[in-house]
Amino acid sequence: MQSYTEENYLKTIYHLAEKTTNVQTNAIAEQMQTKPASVTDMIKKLADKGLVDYIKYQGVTLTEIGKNTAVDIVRKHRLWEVFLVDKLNFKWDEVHDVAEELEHIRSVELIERLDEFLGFPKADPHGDPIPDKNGRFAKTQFIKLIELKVGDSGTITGVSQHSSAFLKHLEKLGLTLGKQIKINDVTDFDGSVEILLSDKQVNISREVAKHILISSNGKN
Amino acid sequence: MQSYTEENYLKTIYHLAEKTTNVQTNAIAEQMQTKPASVTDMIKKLADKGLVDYIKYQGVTLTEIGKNTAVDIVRKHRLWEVFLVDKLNFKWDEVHDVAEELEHIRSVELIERLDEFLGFPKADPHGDPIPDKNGRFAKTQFIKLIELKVGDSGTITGVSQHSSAFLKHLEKLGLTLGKQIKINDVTDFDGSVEILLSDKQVNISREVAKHILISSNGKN
DNA sequence: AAAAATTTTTAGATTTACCTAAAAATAAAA
DNA sequence: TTTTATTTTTAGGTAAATCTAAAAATTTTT
Repeated sequence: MQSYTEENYLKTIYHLAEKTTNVQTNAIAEQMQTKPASVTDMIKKLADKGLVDYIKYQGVTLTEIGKNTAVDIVRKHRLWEVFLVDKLNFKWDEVHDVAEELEHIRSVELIERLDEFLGFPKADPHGDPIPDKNGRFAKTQFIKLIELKVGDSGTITGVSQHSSAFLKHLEKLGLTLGKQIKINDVTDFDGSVEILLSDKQVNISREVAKHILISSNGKN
Repeated sequence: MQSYTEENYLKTIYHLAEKTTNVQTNAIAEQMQTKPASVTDMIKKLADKGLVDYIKYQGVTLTEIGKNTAVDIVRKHRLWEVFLVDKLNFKWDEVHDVAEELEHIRSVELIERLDEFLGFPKADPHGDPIPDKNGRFAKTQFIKLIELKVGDSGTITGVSQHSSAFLKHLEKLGLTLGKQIKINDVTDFDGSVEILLSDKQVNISREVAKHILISSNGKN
């Protein structure tokens, strides 16, 4: 069994490995709000426990067991987020910190029953896929909104940024999950994007457009 | 803010103080599955933080702040137990350990919304009263079943023992919360009690009878 | 009230997850 | 290919929560 801290390291390594091939000590330290020296210590410990493969100065990768553990924590995190939003009426920008605590509750039974209670949801309130109890989940086929061309349309199905500030901003613009959008124009000057959102015209910055994920309906 | 460990000490002291006037180091140690020396260390720390009053060799009492903190943890524990039983279909003998973890999740918002989601329950699945968000709860007027006389009747409204073995035993006998009972006879030989439970005759040992709490309908 | 038993505390260690500062390895630039 | 910069690791230390063994205080028994 792992400590909360160990679980958090595994989760962080898992998420970093989704973006970069080799996960670096400094990246982990930054993510975990700690110092590189502490990361090295912990990585050694995780390696001793067979949860990561580690070669000095070469970064880490999760072992099969380490990856399963990480996926299980991700599953719990996302299920709890669904619970908070669907059952307790939290907003999508309010759930992260609480789920960060709830994800460490150790009870297989609890999570299976929660999953059932929630109706076996496939995605969390931010559109991130929820692994099933065997750790399997569909590799989602998202496109960043920024990559769409003028005239393309699609449905908002996720975000790649979970900060409260960002999510509140989207909410205010009406850009929530499930909404249909169409690209009207891309401004040369600043790269901002003109979107058609159910008759309304909405302008979003390039920075915002980068973090909205679309399941495309193809070209117009 | 307190660590999980500190919270557990406060909760333990609170529960012990319900039974004995002055809470002793050894009693805390036994309850917490730790050694008296460790308890002394922790008590000093809690005293420094103003959560308990402590005089060497004289035991501890909770301060106002300490008590409020303890009651808040009890509230969270009991609300989570209701959630587990009412919403996730756990049995009353399966919820204690999970609630023991959930009670430490730190989010005022979460607990208030959970309370509302559950319909502001007044008691947990074992009949223990749930403090409201201001820490207030009705002092329940229970009588131990063992104290009833032949001919007395009442309703099972609580238990004073939460072990899975005990609760499973009650379940098997049909002695669950809300059930009406009447005392038919008390056996001279072993002090066991004959109960009338909706037409059926049930015999329970003295030991079991001690831990069943009744809200009495008075004499017959 | 002295002796014996019990309870509680102190002293000194251990483990976990951190830290800082300095050294070593690797990568990038001149 | 040296030099410089960056990244990572090592070495040595700290705070929290625990432990064992021994000393001190309190309570009970004789």
